[in-house]
Amino acid sequence: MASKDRILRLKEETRINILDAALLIGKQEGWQALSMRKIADIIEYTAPIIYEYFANKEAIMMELTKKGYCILAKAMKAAKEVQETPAKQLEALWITYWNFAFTEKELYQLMFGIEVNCCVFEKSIPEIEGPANMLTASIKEVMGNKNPTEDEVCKWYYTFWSIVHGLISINHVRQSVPDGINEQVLKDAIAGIIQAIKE
Amino acid sequence: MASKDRILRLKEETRINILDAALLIGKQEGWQALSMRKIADIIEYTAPIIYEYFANKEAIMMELTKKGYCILAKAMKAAKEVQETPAKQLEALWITYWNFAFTEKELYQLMFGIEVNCCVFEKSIPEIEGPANMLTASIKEVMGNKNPTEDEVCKWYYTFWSIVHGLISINHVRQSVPDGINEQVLKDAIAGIIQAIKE
DNA sequence: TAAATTATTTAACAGTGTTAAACAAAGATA
DNA sequence: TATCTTTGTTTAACACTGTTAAATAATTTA
Repeated sequence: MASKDRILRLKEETRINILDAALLIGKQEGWQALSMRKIADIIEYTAPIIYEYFANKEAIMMELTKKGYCILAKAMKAAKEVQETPAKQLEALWITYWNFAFTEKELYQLMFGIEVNCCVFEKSIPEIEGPANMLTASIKEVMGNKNPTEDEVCKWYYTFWSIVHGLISINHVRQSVPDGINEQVLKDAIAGIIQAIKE
Repeated sequence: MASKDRILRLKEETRINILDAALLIGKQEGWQALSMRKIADIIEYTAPIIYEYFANKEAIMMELTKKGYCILAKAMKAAKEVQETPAKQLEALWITYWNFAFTEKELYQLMFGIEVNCCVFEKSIPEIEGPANMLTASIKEVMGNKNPTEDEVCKWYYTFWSIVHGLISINHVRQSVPDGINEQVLKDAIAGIIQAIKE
């Protein structure tokens, strides 16, 4: 009875160990260096064991992608809560998004296919929608009394997303962005777009 | 004497064949599917021959990256020339950049590391600077009489680049951007930034 | 203790980038 | 023309990769 539980707990543990090992390799050597045998080495098993827990390598990366979306969503939620006005909240959300992209660089790369073949989102994993929903909701709030159409909100969402994600990508693939430019572009752009939204 | 030339011409031809084959595979199966043996198959040689022309697989991709920058620079130059005002020119440059990202999707992915491990730019290949220089020059022209600092021009360059590249990346890794949104975001953003630059 | 089940590993397949050695074809020299 | 040298090309190999089937070890059940 209880031993069943113990075994289940152990299985869950190795599942987590696999994910941790994969993330460790991604961080230390980059995603292109991730291999099933390297994961096996770290968790002190042989490679085929991993297939008891994940269908294939892709599934492991997919799971980490999901994890990334959860961490990001949590951080964004926390950041929004400490802000008073809708405009401040929207700004805080994007700043949090930005920070996540650098503190969790490897997860971000996995999530958005920077230098990595990011998983095909066949059935579009639900975790994606967390951050996206928070952002569109916050944009709607800022537009408040203006009764915006779905299309308008969508437009501003992609405008925000494009510039923030774009600047992040550029930083990730080249480290040559001049000092101070990042902050200037980011702050000015966010402020500028919020300004444009309001009027 | 003349046979030397003929042989040199043949060598140059296979060099081009290798690059063409690589690009073909990239287009048909994606860059992750590119392999030396597949290239060899297409050019009807065996794999080791390729190493007579390129140091390694990375070097082939690097060469295609350079090619991409040249094509882009040429297209941008042509687009600029047919426009009258500096503002129209700047807009045309970014529209051309945008179009290139879709007509030459695979080259663009190679150049900017979308879903691909793009080559490390150790000594920062000179071809990169073509498009970048044209864009900053055009921004300066638009700012014309305002005598902008280097930092200001740089800021606007990255603002433009971020949003255009960001929107492109999002489109490349997800095909889920709603209909019409792309055009709206792109046109409005470019117009908005040019407006902000001028005032 | 013996049988059945589960956990784990070994071996293998087909593929990868890359290199060294073997071989074949062409050119130069005598 | 016959030999030697150079060049072009292929074969074989190494150390990897993801993944699967078969063999083995460990554990649980009867």
